[in-house]
Amino acid sequence: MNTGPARGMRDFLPEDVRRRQFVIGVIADVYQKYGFEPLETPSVENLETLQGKYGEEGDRLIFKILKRGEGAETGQADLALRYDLTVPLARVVAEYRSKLPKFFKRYQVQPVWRADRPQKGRFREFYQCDVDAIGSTSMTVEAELLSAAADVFVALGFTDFQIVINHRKLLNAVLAHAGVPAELHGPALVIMDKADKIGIDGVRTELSERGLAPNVAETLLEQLNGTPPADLDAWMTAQSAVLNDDGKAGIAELQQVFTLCKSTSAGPHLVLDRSLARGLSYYTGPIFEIRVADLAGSMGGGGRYDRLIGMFSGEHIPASGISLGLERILVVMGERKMFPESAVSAPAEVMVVQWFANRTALYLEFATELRRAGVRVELYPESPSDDGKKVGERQFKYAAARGIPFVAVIGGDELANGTVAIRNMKTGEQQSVPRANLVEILRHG
RNA sequence: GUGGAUGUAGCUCAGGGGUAGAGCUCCGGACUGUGGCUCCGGCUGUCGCGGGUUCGAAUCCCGUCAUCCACCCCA
Repeated sequence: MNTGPARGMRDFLPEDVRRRQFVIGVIADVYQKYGFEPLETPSVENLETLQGKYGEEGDRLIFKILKRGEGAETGQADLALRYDLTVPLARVVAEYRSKLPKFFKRYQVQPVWRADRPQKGRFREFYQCDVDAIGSTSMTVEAELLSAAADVFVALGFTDFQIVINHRKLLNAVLAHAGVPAELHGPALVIMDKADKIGIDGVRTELSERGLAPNVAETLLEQLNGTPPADLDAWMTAQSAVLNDDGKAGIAELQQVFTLCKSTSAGPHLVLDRSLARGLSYYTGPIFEIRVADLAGSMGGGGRYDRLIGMFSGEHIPASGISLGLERILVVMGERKMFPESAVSAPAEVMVVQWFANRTALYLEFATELRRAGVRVELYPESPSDDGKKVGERQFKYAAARGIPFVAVIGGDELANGTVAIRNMKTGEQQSVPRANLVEILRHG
């Protein structure tokens, strides 16, 4: 029997869970500081809720659930595991609109599932940490979302991350201006997006394979590639003059985001990337991605989706959001050894040794006394008579292996004069103290 | 869906036709109020699974499964 978890799924042992909870805690704290409220939705959605929202590739990766009963025979599916947290949010907004505030700001940290092939930092079950703001077309929303994301990474100890931004309307305008036929917009963007991986020549080759005329391809390359201009604002204004109305609108919004972000923690990290496209089909405005040099994929991404909620309710409600990839943050933090001591804390502050056989009640009472005083206490679960082994050695060894910093012993001497022997497992120092003073000494040394 | 690498002890890995090894872990002892250091002794394997070649396969061949990595796409 294979005892490993299913492909792309993982078990989280106590040390893993502590790290995950540490990062999730930081994220939730930051989001709450911005007034975002928590939301949870079911793991399973009706299949029709998810289908047709993510684009062709996304639809293919949805984990479907077979119909119960007779349906199982036919292989038909009517339910599916959620693919992201954005579409379920759109469904919730469409359903509960009248109960939700005019501007609904929510954060959500839950697992999502994708029938993808696992890879570094990529799993079939993984947590996303989403923040979204519903109900406003103002770029204030984007500035706050990016600022909150930047606060998260700073709080976790990152200094070298980039927040890359682009705009769907600008992209469409640039494609139109270069002479790319509408039906090739999608493929052309995908190819442009790979520039950092396959190089300029690779992009040139792939564009011509797709049937783009060489001069169109060259125009595109000039437009979308190369380092951002030194005077970004002047460049954007100049571009705006050349492009269609969509392009003008996109550039105006990007300029606003850059201006607004100057007064937030996102400012120093914000970079324009003219080739950033993003795969999900529901984006309509600014799009963003958070990157760090040592990871091929992104640590987070998002964008504005003003027409997604309308797919459920018929009424278009503007919305924008960003999703952080918990697993990828953990992968990078693990490689860089960025977890503070507090994130990998020991299971208990003190372990109580069972010195005498058949005196478990005494030790349990002692442990209870400490716990009532707020100390995290582990009681060694076996008394010496249980296995006939040497009393001290294995208990101390166990405490050391578990990384418990203090061991408390009540042996013959201690029992006689009402004291406790307390040993610091790190330094090896040991002292006998009155039992009543133990908590005080643990707290203040 | 495509390509590559790797599957041998609980863990990390060596061995590439003649019946299985090291280090660490674990257990016991040196050391019967106390871990870490040192020394001595000991346990552990369908060599991923199925088939083929061979007198003989962990080793060579075919298939298969799993894991990791890359592509696609994405968090």
